[in-house]
Amino acid sequence: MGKINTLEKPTPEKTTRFIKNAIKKSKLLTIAGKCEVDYQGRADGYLPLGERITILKPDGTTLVHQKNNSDPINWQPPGSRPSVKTQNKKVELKSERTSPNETLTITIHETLHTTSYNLTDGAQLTLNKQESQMQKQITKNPEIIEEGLRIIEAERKTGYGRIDLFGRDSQGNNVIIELKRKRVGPKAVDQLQRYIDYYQEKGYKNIRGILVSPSITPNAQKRIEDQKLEHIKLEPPKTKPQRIKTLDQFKNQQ
Amino acid sequence: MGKINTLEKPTPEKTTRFIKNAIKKSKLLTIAGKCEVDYQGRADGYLPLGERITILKPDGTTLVHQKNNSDPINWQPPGSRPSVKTQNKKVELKSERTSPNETLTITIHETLHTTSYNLTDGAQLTLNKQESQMQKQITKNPEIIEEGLRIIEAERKTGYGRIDLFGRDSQGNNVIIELKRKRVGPKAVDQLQRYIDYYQEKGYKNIRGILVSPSITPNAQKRIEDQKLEHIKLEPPKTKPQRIKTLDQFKNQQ
DNA sequence: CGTGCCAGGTGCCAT
DNA sequence: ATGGCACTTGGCACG
Repeated sequence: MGKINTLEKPTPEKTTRFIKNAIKKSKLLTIAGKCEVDYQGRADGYLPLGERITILKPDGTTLVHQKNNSDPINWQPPGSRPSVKTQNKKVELKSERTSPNETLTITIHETLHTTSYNLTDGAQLTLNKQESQMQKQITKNPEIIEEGLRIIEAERKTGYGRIDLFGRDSQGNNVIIELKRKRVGPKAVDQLQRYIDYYQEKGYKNIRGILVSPSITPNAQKRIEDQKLEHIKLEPPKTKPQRIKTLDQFKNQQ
Repeated sequence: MGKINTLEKPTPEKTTRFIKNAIKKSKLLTIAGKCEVDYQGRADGYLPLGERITILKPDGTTLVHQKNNSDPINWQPPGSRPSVKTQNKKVELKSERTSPNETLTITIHETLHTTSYNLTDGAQLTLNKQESQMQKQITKNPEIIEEGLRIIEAERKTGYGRIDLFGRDSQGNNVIIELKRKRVGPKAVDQLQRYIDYYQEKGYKNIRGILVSPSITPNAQKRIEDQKLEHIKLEPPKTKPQRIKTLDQFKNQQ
């Protein structure tokens, strides 16, 4: 890991130089300071003066975090281009991108603390209990859903999106299956119905729609019944954690 | 602002003490270090060793950020309870919550840099181009949608969610309006249809459904026509930015 | 790039 | 707590 540099209560000029250098060297940067934030783009926003932590990542991601909440109060996504200058004794940190065109302007009135980091990390997250795992599980053991069911295709395309699983039951009916990893409401029913509509428009007959999820709200259950669809309760599976070594770790071992 | 404290390459014991103190004093904390992350809860996840920045907020929010991407690779939401201890010469930082029950465990093998902050910030973001602003705009000037339209109610309840705007046209038809701040696909059409279904189940006649958005995908347009609904193009309004002074700023002036 | 969907979505609000 | 939904959703996969 490269050296970590920190400035405490630097002047605006020093802050600007520090940020410029961090951007050039592709470092991850945190800036604690009193700032106001202006955003113009997909929406327009203004955040008055306050003390926050700004994070600038090497990929252009910019995050402004307040002392509470998971989500940043203002941000700019990866791919944004940062720039910084001193103006009226304030540090003006801009992060811009095109398509869509948007600009985040952080005006730092007072820098309290700023640090630049050089992080090495090639690891990837492995996750369980995902919808994709339900898909694999059912493809392998269709009898979980129903005896005699055959899965023909996963992710089958329609004009309105992809069907999670498409199959045929023991009676020869077409079966459209929509999977959800957690409790569902009416909009999951509509998603299923949309795929059925697509095939009915195409002239298909004998189509069954099955919504699969751990649970369902009462309103969604009513709508399932009204539209002659079916719901089956199923929890997402928990597979063994794969603690695969990543490229970075492999390199570290050389 | 309270004092900002920083430790560089502290021992596990020093790190643990530092974190404990920051939690007790309700400070915002950042920890740069080589760590692995385990998550058990709504899903199960494991992130192998790598260098990351962990942020611990006074409200219990915990964020693990890699050097790229907007989203944290692992996290815990506000309301989680953090705890920390030294074990096998490693720092084990846990963040737990109930309902749902979930635990995030960050095992720090090496602390590179850690800082605690005491931030003062009562400011709130004002945002333009929101759906709620389209709602107000149309309520005030219904002729934007159609001459002779009267808006009767906003957020009218149905069994399947709330209707953005409910009104009546010059012919006496009931009009259900669904607003979207950006380009819509088929699922917005279904959302509108769902509200119409609700009133049709109730026996209402003469119901029109109007989807209002800046633009629409071809598939959604087709579905609008198939279901005899209507689409009207409208951009979300940009109102004047309100740079209202917040309580914190008011206090600062005393 | 646009189209569509999953996500440990988060956050907000109403019952 | 549950329900339903907007969001600068972000992220991914595919045409």
